[in-house]
This record gives sequence, C-alpha cells and structure tokens, in this order.
Amino acid sequence: MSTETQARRGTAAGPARRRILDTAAALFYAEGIHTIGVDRIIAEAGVAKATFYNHFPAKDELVHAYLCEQYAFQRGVVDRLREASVSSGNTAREALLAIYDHMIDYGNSPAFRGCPFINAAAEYPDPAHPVRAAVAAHRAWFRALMTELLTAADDPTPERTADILIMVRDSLAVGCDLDDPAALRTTTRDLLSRVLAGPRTDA
Amino acid sequence: MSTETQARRGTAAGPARRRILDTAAALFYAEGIHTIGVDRIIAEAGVAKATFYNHFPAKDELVHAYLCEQYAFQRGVVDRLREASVSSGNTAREALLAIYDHMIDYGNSPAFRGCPFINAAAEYPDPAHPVRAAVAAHRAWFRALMTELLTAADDPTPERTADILIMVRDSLAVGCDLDDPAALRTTTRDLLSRVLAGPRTDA
DNA sequence: CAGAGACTAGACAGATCTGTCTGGTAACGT
DNA sequence: ACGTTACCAGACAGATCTGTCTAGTCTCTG
Repeated sequence: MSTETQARRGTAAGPARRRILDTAAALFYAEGIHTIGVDRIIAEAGVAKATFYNHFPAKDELVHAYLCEQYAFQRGVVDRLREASVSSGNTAREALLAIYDHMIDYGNSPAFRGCPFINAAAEYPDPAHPVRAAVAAHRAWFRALMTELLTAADDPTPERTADILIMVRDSLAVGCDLDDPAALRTTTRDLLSRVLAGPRTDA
Repeated sequence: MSTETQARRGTAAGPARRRILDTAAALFYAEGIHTIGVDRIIAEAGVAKATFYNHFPAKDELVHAYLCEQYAFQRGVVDRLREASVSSGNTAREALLAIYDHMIDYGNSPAFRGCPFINAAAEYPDPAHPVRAAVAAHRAWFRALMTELLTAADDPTPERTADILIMVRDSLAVGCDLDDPAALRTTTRDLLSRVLAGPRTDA
C-alpha cells in the first residue's frame, strides 16, 4: 500500500479514528472514563459502531490509546518549552520554572479537571491493568525530565529534589481541580522557592 | 421509642446499616465507586435489597455517607494524635510532624489506595454534586487544622504554609498509590524540612 | 396476644452497557 | 470494470445496573 493512500485514508490515520480519539479524550477527561459509554462516543464522533470496534477491539484499547496520546502531547509541550528556553538563553533552572509556570497556567484554564493519569488511576485500581502501566510510564518520563534539569541546574541532590518536584506536580494537578487554582499560582511559586535550593542547613 | 431499643436495633444504628456502610466503604475504596454495583454490596453485606433501599434511598446517598464517615474517621485519628502529642509535652511543630508521619505510615500500608476524597472527586467531576461538597468540607477542615498548628508553632506565614502543607498531603496520597511508598517516607521528610521554616531569604 | 418495625428472599421492570452482526455506500487502485 | 477497503446505519444479544415491589419472618412492645 502506498504511503500516499495511507495519508489520505489509511488504516493508521483515517479521519474516523481521529474523530473517535478526539471525542473520547474530551469526554473521558471531562466526565470520567467509566461514566462515558461507547454509544456516547460513537454518537458524538459521528461514527458507526462497526467502525469504532474496527479501530478499537475493546473499550479498554481506546482508554489506553487516550492515555498514550496524552503522554505524547505532554512530551511535545515540554519539548517546545525547553527549546524556547534554550533559544532564549535561559538557564536550566529557568527552564524548569517555565515548565511549572506552564502547568499552573494550564491548571487555571476553565476546562482543567485534574491530571488525566491520576484521574485514570483512580478509576483503575488494579496495578496489573494496562492503564496503570501507562500511568507509570508517564511518571517515569517526568521523573527523568526533572532529574535531568536539576542536574543541569547544579542541584546538590538532583534525584531527591526530582522526587519532591513530582510531588509538587501531583499536588498542583489535584489542587487546581479541588481548590482555587488562582491561589495555587502564588502557593506553588512559594513552595518551589522553598524547595529548589536544597535541604536547609540552618534549621 | 426508648434509647435501649435504638441501641439494640433502632433505625439509626441497626446492624444492617452498619454492615452496608462497612462493606460499601471497603469496596468503594478498593475498587472505585462506579465499578461497584449495589447488587455486590448487598451480596457481600448479607442484606436484603429492600433493607438497603430502606436505609439509603439511592446509591448516591450511600456514597455521600461513605465520605462523611471517612471524614469523621480522619478527624478522630487526628484528635487522638494531637491528644497523645499534648500529653507527651510535644510542641505544635512536633504534633504536626506526627500527623504527617502517621499519613506516611498509612500510605505504606498494603491496602492503601490513595485518598478516598481525591479518588471520589476523580469519579464525580461535576462541581455541583454533593460528593464535591463533601470533598470540599474535608479539605476546609484540614486547611484549618494546618493553619492552627502552624500558628501555634510560630510559623511566620501560617496560612501560606498551610496551603503548602495541603499540597504535601495531596501529593503524599497520590504518590503512595502510584509510586514506591517506602521511598516517599524519606522524600516527604526532606520536603517538610525544606518547607517548615518559611520562605528562604538566602536564595 | 396483637401490632409495629426491621429484616430476608427474590422476582421484576426499565434503562444502559459492551460487543457482534448484517447490509449498504462510496472512494480508491488495478 | 472490478475488487478492496473504509465507512455508515442500525438491529440484536447478553450482561449488568438501579430501583420497585411482593411476600413472609422475627423480635420487641404494649
């Protein structure tokens, strides 16, 4: 099969599959995974049921694809932020803070409803479920990213501080959904200022 | 109706209602709320369906009761911890750290599956739903508790630091479920040491 | 003893969910 | 022109979910 055909209506990138994934992502994120039925996704995506089950043999496959796309999306955002930071001549510490500023902005957007991975994990408690593996992959990526930036920023204990920054990320996602996200802007910056220079020696 | 009768099999404290609440709490927490059907609660509690719907007119009422009990339970635990701390002559700061140590222990228990309130909120995104109100009440209590202890511990900015400690709590709950809870013991203590003496002036 | 109230057992209705299957349309490549 | 393939429309099966209802038991109270 020619690549030209694939680009137009190939199995891997057909417009139906895209529509399914986009509507599923919006619905899963906004209303939860278990509450959204396949019928609703089909109706809102304007897709036949057979087409849906042709692209995704089971609902779980769609859920997994949804998380994989979220993962890729976040990596893309971070990559662009880092490039912008590098081309501006920023330090690694400034690049790291830019990532958190972006997360705070995102948490303040009206559609924000928490971290898709944390929310999915709450709905899939079984550690052996593929959803949990997707969540773990995303977390491993973020941990490595933090460690790398902290090392470049000459943090005295990059792995340790990275673990702390993951905690900051998680609490930011939870708090922006459950508390006042505007207040968390100040709180998070304060927290980062207390965290980013290493453990205290004067306490 | 005499209180004696109530104690034995009264409407407010019948053993059937207790069994329903206990099994529902265990199942909701371990496997999620939407995934647990009323039939399963009824079967595992050994209760007739009519009895269930007599005590809880709808499943949502049971969910709400489940969260209210969790709230009461946590308040009880904290109250006992504070009393123990006071009778040991501990400072407010030590009492606060004891609460976090207890949360870390809890997060390291094998049955730990995250914070029941955060998990419930993930399953009930609608801000107008009673579940969200129960979550907000619990968070308001915890914020007030932190502020009180920090004020007693002479923290220079108790409200601000309290907001940060809520973030620490949330990330602890998420992380103990999704990451290695044993590692979070060290990480959290490190984080608290960086946080608890106020914002840095040397950075 | 008689009545009230909590409880059990389980059928039942109606909706919804996942997944399958049939049948038809339209665009493409050979 | 023909076959392939992606797609649409919708019926259907089987399970499961919430909630209602009937009928009967048991225990305590008056």
